[in-house]
Amino acid sequence: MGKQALDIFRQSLPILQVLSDSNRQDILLFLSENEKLTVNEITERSKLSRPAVSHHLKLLKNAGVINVEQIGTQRYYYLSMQEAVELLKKLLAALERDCL
Amino acid sequence: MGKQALDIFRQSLPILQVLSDSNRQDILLFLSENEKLTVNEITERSKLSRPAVSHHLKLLKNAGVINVEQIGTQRYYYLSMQEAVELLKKLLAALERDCL
DNA sequence: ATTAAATGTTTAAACTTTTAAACCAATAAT
DNA sequence: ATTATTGGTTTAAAAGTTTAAACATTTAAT
Repeated sequence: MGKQALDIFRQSLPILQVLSDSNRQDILLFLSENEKLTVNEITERSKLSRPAVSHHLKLLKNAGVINVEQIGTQRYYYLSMQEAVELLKKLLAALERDCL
Repeated sequence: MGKQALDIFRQSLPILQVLSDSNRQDILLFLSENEKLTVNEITERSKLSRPAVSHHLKLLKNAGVINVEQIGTQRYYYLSMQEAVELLKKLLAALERDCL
């Protein structure tokens, strides 16, 4: 592993962090099955309270794996995982190169 | 994302968790550069105390990304990331299929 | 303007993780 | 056998995370 690989590791940190929680994994699952969902729609499907869901959505948004679109009073959340997938691809390539 | 993808997500949890910490990333870096290292050798390179390093090594070992070989009083830690890389590959494939 | 609906924010409590200090166990060398 | 070296374990404190309750904000409809 070189400095280059370490950089990729560090860049991936926020995504790895955000993915390593089953509640957040569930939310991503819901969004992958539904295109766009509001906080309340996600809460219905989840075991968490609305504020907890809202909190996890914030984390997911900060990590760049979801995005929001406001329509009236409702906020529709949807996946935006292009960057995350790119990063994970790079990470995987680095791991295969240096760690096997 | 289907149930199948969720399973992969869940299986990856321990690896994602263990990778989403910069101290542990550092340890993996040291091991990728050095083949085999003792706790003390890792501690020299790290900013952590020896018990802290020992603790993180235990987590890494439980997640299956490293292994130990004892030679006399010394324990040599080394990478064993084949499984982790396989899992991450599957995860990535699921993400590309269902989340883009 | 008031009210209702949807959602975000703040705060406090519970829980988990991380760390270091002190201690213990095993091996090897004298 | 005694001692030194290596490394694991336990414990307690500190820091961080997660959750829910109460409160605040924003938009839409009457």
